Amino acid sequence: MNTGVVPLPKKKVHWREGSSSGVPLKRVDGGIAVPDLTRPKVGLRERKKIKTKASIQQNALRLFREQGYQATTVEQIAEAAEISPSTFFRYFATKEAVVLEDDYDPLLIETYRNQPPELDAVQAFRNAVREGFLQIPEEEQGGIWERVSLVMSVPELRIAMIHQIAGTTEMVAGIIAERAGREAGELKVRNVAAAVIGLVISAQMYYVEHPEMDFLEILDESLAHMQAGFPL
Amino acid sequence: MNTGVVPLPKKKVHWREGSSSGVPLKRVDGGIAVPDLTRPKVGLRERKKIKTKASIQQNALRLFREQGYQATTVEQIAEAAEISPSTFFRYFATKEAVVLEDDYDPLLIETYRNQPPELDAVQAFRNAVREGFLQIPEEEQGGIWERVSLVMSVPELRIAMIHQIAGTTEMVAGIIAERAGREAGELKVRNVAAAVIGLVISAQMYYVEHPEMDFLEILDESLAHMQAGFPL
DNA sequence: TTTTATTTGACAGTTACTATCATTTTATAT
DNA sequence: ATATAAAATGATAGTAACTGTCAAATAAAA
Repeated sequence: MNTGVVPLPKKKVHWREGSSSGVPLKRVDGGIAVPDLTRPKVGLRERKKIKTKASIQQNALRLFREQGYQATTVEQIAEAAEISPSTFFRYFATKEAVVLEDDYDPLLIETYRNQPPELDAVQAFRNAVREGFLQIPEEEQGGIWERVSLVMSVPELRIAMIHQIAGTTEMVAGIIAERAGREAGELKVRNVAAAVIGLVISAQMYYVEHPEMDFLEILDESLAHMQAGFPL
Repeated sequence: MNTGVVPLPKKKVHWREGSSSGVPLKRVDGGIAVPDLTRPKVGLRERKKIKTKASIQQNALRLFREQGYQATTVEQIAEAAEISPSTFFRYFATKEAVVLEDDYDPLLIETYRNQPPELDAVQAFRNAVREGFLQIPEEEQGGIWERVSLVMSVPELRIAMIHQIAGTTEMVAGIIAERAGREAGELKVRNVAAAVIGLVISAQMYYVEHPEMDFLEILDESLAHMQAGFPL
């Protein structure tokens, strides 16, 4: 789970206006890009972009696995994916983003919103995580764990990953606030979100050390622990 | 609060054997450096190093304030501090470390350990933070808040800062485990530590948005909220 | 003073990124 | 099918954060 937010680059980014999800956008007078639902066809262009992106990611992950993260240069990735280094940075703002970028937040938001309103924030989160995860196709699930392990074991990536958490925490605070009828900026709302996110990270680290266990169970147990008031 | 651990550099570090605290070390047969208590005098060398380090940090923070973090290059810092860029990297492994490095963990550990054993983990933490902070000289306190604000408002630094939290979480897990007579590796122990650290970060962010408030109060309120079971 | 260890600066890499522009490739309109 | 517009790409040249090495300067020890 993360924000889908691209990690901030060393200097600065001005992300080109465009669609990252493959849905074609259309410019309207105000200059704001909105989804163009009148022409939902996925052209050759989009398909190629998706394939290119996937190719970059796959080759990068393979190289990371084979030679390590640091030892792998962007140039090597570009070469393996048969693109130019420039193109690499057009698809991923940073080298880290290759590992970190995913897009499960909308899914989580949806499953969270679908929880019955009588549940408390943490219980709703427990359910939402489980349901959301089950909706992810199995072959994708494997990739997630590989990435989680990679992220948690490479300090550099852990740094960047945890950054995304700033964004994810905001998102979680948002949905929690929505449910409780509070403001996302309130300290208490943020506290719950921060604790939940803390547990997610904690569970990930624990999972890396105990790969034979089931991540979902670890996380669920942690959240239950929180609900019980963190008894020791 | 952080680990005092230097953020991991882009490539790799082999930290030179030596003392970062200014206490002279002595080589013994095994090659292991141990504190040399027989000659506790602080030589000219150590004093000069401390002064150089302080000068780098002060000049860097000033430049960051004046022109922003990104816009300030290591070369500029080196020039302002009248050293060579090489020397900069001898004192700070990364540019980020100039902002992030501090050494309050031992203090926190001590005040935590001094808490009466009948207190639960969170209550002990609340007390320890307050007591520890009061022991920091006032002029130093100001610098801490300046750095906290800087860190939380520069995304890049926030990333790196949060990294340190990995280390800090381990430390907190350690002292919590010690108090509860558990193992630091246990999931439940880690959960408590993760939640507490989450609240610390949350409080820092909240503080940056509400600088007129008292950080200690924010954090204390958050921890109390946790003790109460995070009611919304 | 002589010797030894440590600190330092100069210099030459490497690599992650940025910015720009010409070229190619795809989409659209006729 | 063809002309034209728009988007994707690659080549190139830069910047800045580091790393590694070596020789000169400086402080400590004998």
